[in-house]
Amino acid sequence: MRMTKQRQTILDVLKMDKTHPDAESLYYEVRKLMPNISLGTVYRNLDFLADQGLIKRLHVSGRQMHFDGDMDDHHHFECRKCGKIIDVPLSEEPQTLSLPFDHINGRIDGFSVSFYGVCEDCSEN
Amino acid sequence: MRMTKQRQTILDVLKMDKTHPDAESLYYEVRKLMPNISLGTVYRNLDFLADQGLIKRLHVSGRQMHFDGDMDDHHHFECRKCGKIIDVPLSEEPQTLSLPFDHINGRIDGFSVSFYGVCEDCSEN
DNA sequence: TTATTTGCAAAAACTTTGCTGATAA
DNA sequence: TTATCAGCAAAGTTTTTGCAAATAA
Repeated sequence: MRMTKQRQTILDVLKMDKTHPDAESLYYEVRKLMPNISLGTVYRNLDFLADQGLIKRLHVSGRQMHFDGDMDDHHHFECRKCGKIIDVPLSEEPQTLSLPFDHINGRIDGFSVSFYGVCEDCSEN
Repeated sequence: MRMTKQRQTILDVLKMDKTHPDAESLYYEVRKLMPNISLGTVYRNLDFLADQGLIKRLHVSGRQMHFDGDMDDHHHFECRKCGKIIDVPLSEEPQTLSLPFDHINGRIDGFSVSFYGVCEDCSEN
């Protein structure tokens, strides 16, 4: 794996960004540091970094794929009005979600929980 | 709300389909019953039916939006290899997922759990 | 040195939309 | 009767890709 300046910058910016951006939003952020980077490079590197397990793909409501640089185990809350994605840290208490795992014949290697609702900002309006 | 033949057929076919199809796959299924239906009509009706709460949108790994006609509360398992989506019924036991809900200032009106792994078919190969 | 990556632009993939004729209620 | 919907095709949006030049190791 070759760490180009572009790849490193994309990774750094995503890790500092807590908004779970899509490729285009991240592209605009990265361009502030590296004005000549192309959108294609951002797409290619997000794909590469996700395949390497350095970032996560997020499947949310809109058409676009979103990304998360925070690799700590956590979940998400998505606002139905503005689409904002907010981190939901795991509780200190043990996680106990009772589900009939045995009915899936295959191995489960991960899971994610998404909460939906209306965020504080949108509730006020 | 006007129940056209197209809308009814799309709804019926989706409710019988357990594969959680995207718009195009559903289009091919519906065309078997209604050869002149257009893809645009399928897109418009899936959108309409989801907005009416008669079907659910599913946000999964691929580029396309997927749909689920099963409105009973349940979760999903997604195969990392073939992308297949399998239903995970809720357990009979009480669901207890301990999370610090109070840190979200807004109202939560739903949540979904997605499991990831490799399905039985893909494990064998 | 050389396999990999980049920027650019074109293409592909997916979804939405404008318009006109059809139709459910 | 008439507001809503369908079919068609064109346009819009998001993502991928081919290629020649650049570059990390």
